[in-house]
Amino acid sequence: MKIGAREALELWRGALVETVRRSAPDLTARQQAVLFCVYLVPPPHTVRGLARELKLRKPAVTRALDRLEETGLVRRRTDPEDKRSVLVQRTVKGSVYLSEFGDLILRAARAIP
Amino acid sequence: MKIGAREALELWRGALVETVRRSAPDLTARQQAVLFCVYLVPPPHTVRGLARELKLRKPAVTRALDRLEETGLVRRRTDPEDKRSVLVQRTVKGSVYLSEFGDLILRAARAIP
DNA sequence: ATAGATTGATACGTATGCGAAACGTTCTAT
DNA sequence: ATAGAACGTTTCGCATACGTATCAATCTAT
Repeated sequence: MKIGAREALELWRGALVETVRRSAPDLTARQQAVLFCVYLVPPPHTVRGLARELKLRKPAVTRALDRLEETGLVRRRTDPEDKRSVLVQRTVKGSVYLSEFGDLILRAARAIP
Repeated sequence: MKIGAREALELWRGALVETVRRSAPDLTARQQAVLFCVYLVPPPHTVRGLARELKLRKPAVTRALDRLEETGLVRRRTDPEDKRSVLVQRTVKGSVYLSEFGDLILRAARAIP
């Protein structure tokens, strides 16, 4: 990817402004980060795994998942192999959300000369 | 800028994860959007102007500015021409913040194959 | 069988953000 | 001089997120 610092910031701004304008489901940076990891990093995803990846405490991840599950963007399933563990899985709604977010970034990118 | 949907999302994830890891001053999407507008859109910036640009109410902008000013990322000055208006200005700290954020995005971009 | 470790969730007190309505100050028009 | 508009802020009640400490359930090792 060839891209300069100024372009990078413009890209970020464009996408950011658009999400704010739409007053999209207002996700925290944390919540968004968890969401993106679940969808863009190969599974399986557990609470402790996400916590390690994002350098967060487990309660923080649990709460982020509470919010994301409540919105239908991810799903929790107890791991049948180890009933202590929880597997965080993708949903159709979450896939749509991410896909639309991708388009949004692309539009922001195209708006850059 | 040539960039695909998958790359766009990977880019976003990379930068997002990095900010969460650093537990950077935890700014709302709104606060970030205001910050980016102040620095990447030509001045002058007023509360009403930012509100219009982001489709927000004025109190929402005021609160975002409260937080940003408190963190030293922007500065407020009464417009001498019209003492009702407030001019939102850049600061050194804010410039540094944005510059570092730009680098962060660039690193995320380079991490994409 | 049982003591310990591990996993994720919860409880608690605190901090921060939100939308709607009302506010004081300053400018404008008559 | 005065009524009204425009600007940004503040107040109110409410919702949500935070970090720390603690919890119940489950697995592991002896």
